[in-house]
Amino acid sequence: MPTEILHTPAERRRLKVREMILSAAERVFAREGAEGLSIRRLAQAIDYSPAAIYKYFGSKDELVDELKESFFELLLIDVHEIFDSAKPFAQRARACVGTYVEIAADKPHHYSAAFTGQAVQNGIDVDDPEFENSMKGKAFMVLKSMIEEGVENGTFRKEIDPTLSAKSVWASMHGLAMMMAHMPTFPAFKPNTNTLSRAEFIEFHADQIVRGMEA
Amino acid sequence: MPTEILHTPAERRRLKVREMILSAAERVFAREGAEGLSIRRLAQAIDYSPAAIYKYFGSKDELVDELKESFFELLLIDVHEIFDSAKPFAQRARACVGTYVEIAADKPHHYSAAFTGQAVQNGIDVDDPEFENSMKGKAFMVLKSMIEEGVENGTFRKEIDPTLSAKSVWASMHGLAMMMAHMPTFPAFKPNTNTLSRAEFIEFHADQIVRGMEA
DNA sequence: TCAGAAAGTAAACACTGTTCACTAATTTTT
DNA sequence: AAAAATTAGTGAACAGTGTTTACTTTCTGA
Repeated sequence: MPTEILHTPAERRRLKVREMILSAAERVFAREGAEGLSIRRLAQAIDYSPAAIYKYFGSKDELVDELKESFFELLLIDVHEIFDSAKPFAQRARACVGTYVEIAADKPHHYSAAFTGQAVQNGIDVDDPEFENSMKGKAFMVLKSMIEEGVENGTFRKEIDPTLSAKSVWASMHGLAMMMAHMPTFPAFKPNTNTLSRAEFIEFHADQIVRGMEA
Repeated sequence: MPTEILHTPAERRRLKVREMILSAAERVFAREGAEGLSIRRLAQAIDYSPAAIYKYFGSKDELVDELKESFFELLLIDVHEIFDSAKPFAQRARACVGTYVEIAADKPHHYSAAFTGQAVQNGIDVDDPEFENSMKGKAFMVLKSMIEEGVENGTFRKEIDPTLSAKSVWASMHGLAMMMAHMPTFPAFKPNTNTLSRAEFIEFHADQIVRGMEA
């Protein structure tokens, strides 16, 4: 899907300003999350008036939604890459889970917002034909395909329902991702406690999840 | 630990007002979460001025923290009850996980806030001697004890480290709890889709988690 | 009774997202 | 090229937020 061609200079300029807003917002959001990102601060950073931003985005929520979506898109690309790699299945499955959690832990505000925001709470619009192709829809399909493969090649128990298991596995991944996003010391509870590193713990967790499906 | 006796009428009155504030806050918070709970609205509901609330709570965050703590306390009591019941181990383990998630799904705002709030993000105060006795500390100990029991009675693999596994299991429970808290249709993605009920899915998820540790 | 403490408040401060009337710049049409 | 129409951008305001300060009223212990 190539970027659409913009004929007129006006359209190009408009998009440039839009991108400027988004990238300034991205910087603040990554550090301080949605609460820290204020329209006035953002406007000041890009040397525009606060009202100007509303010519490009309907609301702050809409702006933030776009940040979340592009984050999730990148996350999905990385996971998909591992999924499509030539490594042995058991390794690939664990790596997918690990990568998902690592990316989430790396941008805690993005990840957390993607699952906590207004749009999520209000449920998904049934009439939106884009749903099946949404980022989360796609992420889910990757997971499901992986489990199907595991069931077919006999790694996973044959009675497993891939759709059902995919949701359960996702929930488990999501849990660790959220814990790491919100607790800077996890998997330790207090700072300066000798425990596994984050990477080691993610590996352990991934292993635990995959074991739950193995024959 | 019995409720402390309050000798003077002044102290009793003060506590009464405090409780009034808390219970009014609880009602709003349960429905609309921390965002929906405003000091002015709260003050109006209990027929006091906004400033009055600051004679009882240092800040809105402190007030909300108290709501979260008492919620988590109740959650812990329920889980502990099942843990101490006389049912067979395999059943008990699954029921603990199930109860945890169900209570979380029942009060989504409480649960979510308990793991998303400011206090969590800033890490836990190492110098706070209460940490080990905090609600989360206790919840963790219950989980750990259960896994220890499972390892000892041979239900779980003998090489399992209870401390480590408890964290992993907690993450998995947490993930489902968060998904249900934030997505009204989960485990379905769209409304009106034929899938397992919430209760059925929780059971399935719990089973998946426990399987990951079984011998 | 009366001093001191505690309870309660009105008004302000410094923020927030958002809208509206308005000007200035830039296309589009004649 | 000039006029009309559209778009970009803005200052000021609105309605809301958490919180503080100075002040008054009420209560209470000596």
